[in-house]
Amino acid sequence: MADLAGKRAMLKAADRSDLETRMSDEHHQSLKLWLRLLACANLIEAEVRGRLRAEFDTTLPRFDLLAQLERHADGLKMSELSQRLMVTGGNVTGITDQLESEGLVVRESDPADRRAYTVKLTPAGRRAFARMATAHEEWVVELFAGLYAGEKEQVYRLLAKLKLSLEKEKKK
Amino acid sequence: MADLAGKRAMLKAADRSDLETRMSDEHHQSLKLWLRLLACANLIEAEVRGRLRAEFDTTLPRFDLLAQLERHADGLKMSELSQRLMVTGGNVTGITDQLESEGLVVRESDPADRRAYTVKLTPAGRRAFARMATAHEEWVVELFAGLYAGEKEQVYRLLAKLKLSLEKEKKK
DNA sequence: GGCACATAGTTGACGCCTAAACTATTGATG
DNA sequence: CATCAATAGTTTAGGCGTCAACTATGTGCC
Repeated sequence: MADLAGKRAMLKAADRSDLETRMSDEHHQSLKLWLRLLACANLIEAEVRGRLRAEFDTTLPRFDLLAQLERHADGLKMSELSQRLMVTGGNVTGITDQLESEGLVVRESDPADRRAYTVKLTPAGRRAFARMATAHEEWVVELFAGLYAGEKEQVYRLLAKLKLSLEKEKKK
Repeated sequence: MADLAGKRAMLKAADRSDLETRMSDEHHQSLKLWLRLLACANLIEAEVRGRLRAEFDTTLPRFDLLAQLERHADGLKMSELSQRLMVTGGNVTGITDQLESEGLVVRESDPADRRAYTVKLTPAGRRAFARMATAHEEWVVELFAGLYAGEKEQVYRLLAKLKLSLEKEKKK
């Protein structure tokens, strides 16, 4: 993988060994897979965004933040939200500000660490999320209805492997 | 799928038939798959963005636009770019403005339709893209190296099916 | 010709997201 | 205990992306 320019030169020399043919195909294959993965993710995301907007006048990031809090009833630190949502801290600050001003979440200051807050759902936040979550779940099921359960399982398993290797790669 | 509230009520009645259990599992399965798909796409995208920025001081949308033009040597209309990149026209306008001011692309007015432009790579744009494309391809191969070729093929095939069904769903 | 409607592209307002700089607090180490 | 690095969170500047409103041009129909 390191010496692609060299490999290209050799290909031009019209002396394609099996190894090189395989490399080139694999390049093409990975690229195609990447584009398709991205396309699928974008199509689904666009659909979910649109419906959240149309039916609940809210956005995906807001929904995701509420979902995290619903899953952790004792609240989450800003930094934990940042990790779980895979976005930067500054971003969490902004979204939390909005949700707080809408009365859906509260920042509770942590007695043990005066730098930190614990963000929690308010009762209104819990109600609002419950309504949305039901609809959201149906949408997702509907969007994946084109695959059989076995196929979904297969993709899920393979993406698990991919995700692990990506996270390992990142650590390096 | 349409009567989830009703199904929930039945579940509460502690009378879970096989059908309902399967439904609930499938809900869970689709949601999990969606979250994982999104996570993988985001991890890869973040990695590619970071490297494009670090090594070429550019961004993914700019790169994607150049890639489309490279693939269509006779140029593309703004509207075609918008479709192929799966973003809105307004967005394409902004990115094209930047690339044009950097001298990497040009807008040529279409003699047959005075509303339309054809966007083309300049020689400088072609050179800049060529350098980046080689590196980009290597990165993607590297990022997908955690899967065997057969596994990549499998995911690719299943995502093709998913993509088709998503596009059909959207048309409705 | 003239009117209505569609299409190509741009603009403006706004939200998401990042990186980098900043403040405040904590904790570890001499 | 004093200092210095690490951590929690916020702010700022800027790019990406959307939608909706807008301009200008093309098209079809009478």
